[in-house]
Amino acid sequence: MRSPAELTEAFRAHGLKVTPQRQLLFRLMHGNECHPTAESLFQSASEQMPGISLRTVYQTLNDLASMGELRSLDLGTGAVRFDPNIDEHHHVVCDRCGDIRDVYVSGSDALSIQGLDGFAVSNTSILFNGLCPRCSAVSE
Amino acid sequence: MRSPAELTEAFRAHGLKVTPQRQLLFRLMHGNECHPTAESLFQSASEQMPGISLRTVYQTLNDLASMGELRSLDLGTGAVRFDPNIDEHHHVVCDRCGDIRDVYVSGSDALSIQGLDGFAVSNTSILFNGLCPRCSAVSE
DNA sequence: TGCGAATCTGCACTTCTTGAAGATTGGCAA
DNA sequence: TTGCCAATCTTCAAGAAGTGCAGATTCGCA
Repeated sequence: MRSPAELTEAFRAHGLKVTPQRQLLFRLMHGNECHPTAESLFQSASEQMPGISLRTVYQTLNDLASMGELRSLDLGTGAVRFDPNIDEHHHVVCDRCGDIRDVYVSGSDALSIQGLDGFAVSNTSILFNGLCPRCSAVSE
Repeated sequence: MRSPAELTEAFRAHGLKVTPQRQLLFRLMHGNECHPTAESLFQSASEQMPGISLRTVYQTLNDLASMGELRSLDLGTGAVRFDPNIDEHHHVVCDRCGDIRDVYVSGSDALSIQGLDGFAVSNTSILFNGLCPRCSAVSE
């Protein structure tokens, strides 16, 4: 995702308005590595801007996602998560504490795949589930 | 997933009761390659057994899943899907018509993965998205 | 055949997300 | 700088998926 300043320009260039709510969300998402949900961003945003609406958070995040500035992820954790990292990457989820981290996978071209007959695949996502270092230490 | 007859035995052996509702669901799921949702199974089940409850469908499927007889899949299609195929496999989803097929991937041991530092991965799922042969033909 | 525990049904309720309507406001033109 | 209008924001209701609960029913063993 681009910087708040760049997004401001980009929004104006597209005829979209730059509101304080949007700017706040630009800032909250930029460089954010927590894979937040709309709800958790709403919490953070509310601290800095009491009265901001959850609806606005959803709306802005969806707008950013459809502009390709961030990715929305369904990692099976109940709520959609938003990721400003739009590089080709995947995710690992801790099944105990819910922690999520970015994972980079290479060599996937060498995979041998059966059953894709005729499907035109446009996207591949790999999801790892398990226990994070902290949780796997505790569970021993 | 085992056959209805085998499941009947297995349920009794575990002290679980074998009801007509459960037997119907055993039959509907056995060999089912459609990756149905609870709702769609409920539709099918209702035809053969009017009055069966959606709650029972959810319950039975969840029971089967926790017994390891089938897998429940979150493929990002809105509702959880149930798959009697418990072999190691993955899925491809048509983004237009929603069709889902099983995909077998080999060679994934050769993947080079970065960022998994310390995570104890217990499950890996690969999801392919794209267009099925029929839909990609139409869209041309 | 009878009993008790397991199961089924029906319904309310939670969570996540979106739709709609009216109030507000950003940003361009004058 | 002022004003206007479309874009945006807030609020509220509603939809979809799934689960908890309570009372009625029924399976399966004795």
